[in-house]
Amino acid sequence: MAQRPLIKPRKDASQGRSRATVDALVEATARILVREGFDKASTNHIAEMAGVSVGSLYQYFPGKEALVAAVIARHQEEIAQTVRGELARVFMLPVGEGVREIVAMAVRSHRIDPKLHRVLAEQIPRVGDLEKAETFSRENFALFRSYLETHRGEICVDDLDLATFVCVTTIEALTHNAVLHHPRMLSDGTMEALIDNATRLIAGYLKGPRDPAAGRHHSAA
Amino acid sequence: MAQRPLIKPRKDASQGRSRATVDALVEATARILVREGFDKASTNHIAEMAGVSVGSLYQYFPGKEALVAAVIARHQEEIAQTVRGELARVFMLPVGEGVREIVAMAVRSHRIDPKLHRVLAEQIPRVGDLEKAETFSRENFALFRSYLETHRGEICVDDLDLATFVCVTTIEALTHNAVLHHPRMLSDGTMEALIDNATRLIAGYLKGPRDPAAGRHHSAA
DNA sequence: ATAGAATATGAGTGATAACTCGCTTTTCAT
DNA sequence: ATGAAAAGCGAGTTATCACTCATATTCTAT
Repeated sequence: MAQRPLIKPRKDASQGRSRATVDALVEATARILVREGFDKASTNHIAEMAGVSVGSLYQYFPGKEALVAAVIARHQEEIAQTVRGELARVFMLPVGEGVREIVAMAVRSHRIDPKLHRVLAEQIPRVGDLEKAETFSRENFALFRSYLETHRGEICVDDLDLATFVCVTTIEALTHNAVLHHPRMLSDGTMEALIDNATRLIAGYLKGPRDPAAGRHHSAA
Repeated sequence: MAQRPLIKPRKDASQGRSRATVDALVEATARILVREGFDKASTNHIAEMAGVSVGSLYQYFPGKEALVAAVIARHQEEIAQTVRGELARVFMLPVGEGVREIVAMAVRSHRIDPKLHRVLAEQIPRVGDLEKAETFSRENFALFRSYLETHRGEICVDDLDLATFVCVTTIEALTHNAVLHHPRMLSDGTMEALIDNATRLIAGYLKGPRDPAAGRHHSAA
């Protein structure tokens, strides 16, 4: 027996039933965030919506933040899965087409659950545990960087890290804002136009200056 | 005379003394946001830090949200002032140099009060009144659009609105992320490199495709 | 000087929400 | 079957916070 802590370790548990409880809590949190907003997401309310008692909630989550973190993790994992499926294929494509596929992938990612994505982006204060939950994870950064490494011959940039930062930041911002703040873009072929433009933006940048001495600045050598 | 409401209209007031009270409250809110974070910014705490009673706070602000909104407005006005000063000059510049100046301006804007900017971006839930407080206001959108209109001859895009969206979103995201999440970029000449890259990104996009049968030539340097 | 309007005060009120703990019910190995 | 561990329960505790109001102080016009 050793020492059994009277208070439960407030952590994992997998006896079938408990697994369901945890899922119900995370799902309830997501539903409340989407339908009622962050400030209505009290632990009592979450437990009620999950059909579970507050006590049970605290068996598995140390607090509200942990619930929200779980929702974020679940959403990011959902996105990561669709990305992973296409990775190998896209990696083989040359910059021109590859960038287009990556942009299209980003758009698709943002369409998985736009309402939730929006709440997570706009209403959740990045405080405490959530501070680390970055807008677009380091994983995408690393992934894109290795894509650029693979195609180094085709591109024309000296600082790979900087180029990665520029591309990832830009693609994320464009797709995020388009999907979440300009819903009219979603319909029509406007979305296609956006993808075209974003692709030209990024691919043109990666392929380097079109005209020698175009936008250069005086620098030392 | 007529009907004087017993309860103050909970609004403006300018008798010198009250003006100072309002300023102290807004200033206190900003200080607390920066130094202690959003969740420490209770009305009681704000009033205390301003050296004012809670009652006075509620004479001028209907609630906490209004205080935060005032801080946002003050910060945006501060940025707008530096921008307005350079507007006329930048408008005259051709796309290549103009874009560079605009990017540099965006960087400068973000350096005005990075700590506050960061808190406003990351910790303030966009709920209620704050919903309208957009990341980067419509004003910048309109301003940039008219810059593009002025230089329509130099650029090569069919949809001006879309191009404006792409440029404004990209510039904002790049400068925002660089200044707030990659502080190492601030030092060195890394910042210069970022500005170079962002300029090439945007200007290249605006000037249109380079390789296929479109042979435009423009030189400036 | 003085009245009344403007401004300031801060203890108090009510609501809400995070979190606990003694207890019951379910599961499962034996 | 049975006992102990796991899971679940939810009223109750504690704390914080937004906001009010009866009262006090300061200003301004006459």
